[in-house]
Amino acid sequence: MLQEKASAVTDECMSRVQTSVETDHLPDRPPLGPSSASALPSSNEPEQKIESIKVVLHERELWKKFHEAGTEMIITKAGRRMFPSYKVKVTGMNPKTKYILLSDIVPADDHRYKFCDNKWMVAGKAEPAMPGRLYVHPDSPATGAHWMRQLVSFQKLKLTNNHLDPFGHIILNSMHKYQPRLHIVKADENNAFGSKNTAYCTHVFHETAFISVTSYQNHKITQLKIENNPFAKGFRGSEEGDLRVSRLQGKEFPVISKNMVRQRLISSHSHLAGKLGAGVLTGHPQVLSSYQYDTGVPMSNADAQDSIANHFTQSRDPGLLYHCFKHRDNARHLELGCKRPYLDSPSVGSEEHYFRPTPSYESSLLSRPYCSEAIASREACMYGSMDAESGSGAGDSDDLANSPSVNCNMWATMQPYPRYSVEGVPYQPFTAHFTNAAAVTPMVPHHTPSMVSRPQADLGVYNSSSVQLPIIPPSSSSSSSCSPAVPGSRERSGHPSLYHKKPGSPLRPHRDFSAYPTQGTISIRDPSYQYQVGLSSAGTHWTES
DNA sequence: TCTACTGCCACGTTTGAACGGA
DNA sequence: ATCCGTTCAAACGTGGCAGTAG
Repeated sequence: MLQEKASAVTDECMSRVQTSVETDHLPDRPPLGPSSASALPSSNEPEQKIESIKVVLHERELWKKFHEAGTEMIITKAGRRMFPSYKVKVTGMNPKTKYILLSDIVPADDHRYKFCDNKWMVAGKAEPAMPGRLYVHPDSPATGAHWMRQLVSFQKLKLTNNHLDPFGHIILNSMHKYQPRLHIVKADENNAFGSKNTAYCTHVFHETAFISVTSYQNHKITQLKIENNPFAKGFRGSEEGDLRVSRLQGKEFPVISKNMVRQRLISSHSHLAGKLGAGVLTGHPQVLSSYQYDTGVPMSNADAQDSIANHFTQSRDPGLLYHCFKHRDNARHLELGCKRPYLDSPSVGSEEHYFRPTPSYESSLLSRPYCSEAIASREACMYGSMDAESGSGAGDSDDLANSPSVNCNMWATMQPYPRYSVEGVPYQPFTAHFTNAAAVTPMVPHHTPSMVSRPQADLGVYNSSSVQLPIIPPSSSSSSSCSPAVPGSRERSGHPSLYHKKPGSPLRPHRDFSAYPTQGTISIRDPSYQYQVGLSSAGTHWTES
């Protein structure tokens, strides 16, 4: 039996809820690699500092393209994957040390948005944050060698707007802006979660921020998704195919898709509207500054609106050929079909879009095809909360330690992604709360076996409590913070190991260890965000360039 | 009336079982 | 008996769209 413990302790000033993570068994997973079989680090080995870990966002250029257009992510009741998917390349780990990689998505600000006049605008105050959930990479814990061997993919992470989601998907509010984050936690038997040696770091890539939607608002985003996501190939107009069809039909031009028709409608409309709304759009927002939280200064609502207007401005790139040919007849679309924002919005586009040769912009997109790495096919554990819904108290610590249950994590308090302020202004760390995602469903009572069957069941057993992880202000388009070994970190509340896996565990009875850390938790709207580094005054920052 | 949301649809990709040959 | 490659169907992931609720 392999046991691992890890813990994180928060800043002295913050609500501190110790997290313990214990892996009782490695689950039935493929071998982690040559160095993984007995990967427990030797105490004699020189310990590689967690500060030295470097994380590079995969397909950053693609992310940037989306970012420039104002990334939108569909959220559905059943859960929807992110695209582009969140993949990173990690280097600088100690090959033999075990790490837990997990991701969460936090509010980027406290606004609600609407898509108006082809741009995202602040539409009011954000709704209360959903219970935070963590997505722990299915390979976790694994050795540094394993993580560094290949891309680390969070592509199976799913987003939902179902507040009672039983599947452990990350719960978001529609029309809100979010920021994904990556956390790396050392998880060694000799370096347990919650021990004084706990070390972790947080990485934020600003280009991965997005606005959650239930249907796409910005047509450019739709096009980017269709062009880059293989699962959306059905909506792609294969130039060859369509040209072939066109030729067969004796046409000299490609078949016009619904999207093209829509574009045409928009474009036509915008010829009129554009005269009224001139100046609203920018034609080529190729270079956009980062989001408001990059500015370093908290923004007023008006500022935010400006920012959104500037950064999420819909750009119907006049150079972009919307060449999506539809497989379905949609003459009706000519009459209906267009979302009002499209119709209403002025656009720089014109009819020449539709027959213009594909510009390099598009080519560049197509030259970066989505490729799925041969990464963990196993589902990751989506850690979620039931506390928010149930209000149940914390589970017994010992039970946590000993329970074979599947447990998932949640952030007890959903922290908005900080509007990064000048360095030195504290950022409030968010709190991760490991609990049972399946138990989120009302039908699954606390501390009782859950019969909920879910695909993540094969992940094994996770007992968990809570984690607080800090983030720090970015110095560039992405940022990271880390907390190396934390002397004096608190073994608080005696939460024993909560991260608990057993091999071959099918869906196991779940428990909710909802030590919902309200105590000492700072409001997510607290402007006094504490950057760094809950665990140690000696915390180190580094920035991903 | 408008907007956000939901459920269903068709299509393409992914995955893994089944099969056959070496 | 094992390994490898191919085939095929089911499962899954997409965006579109009509209908619905507030």
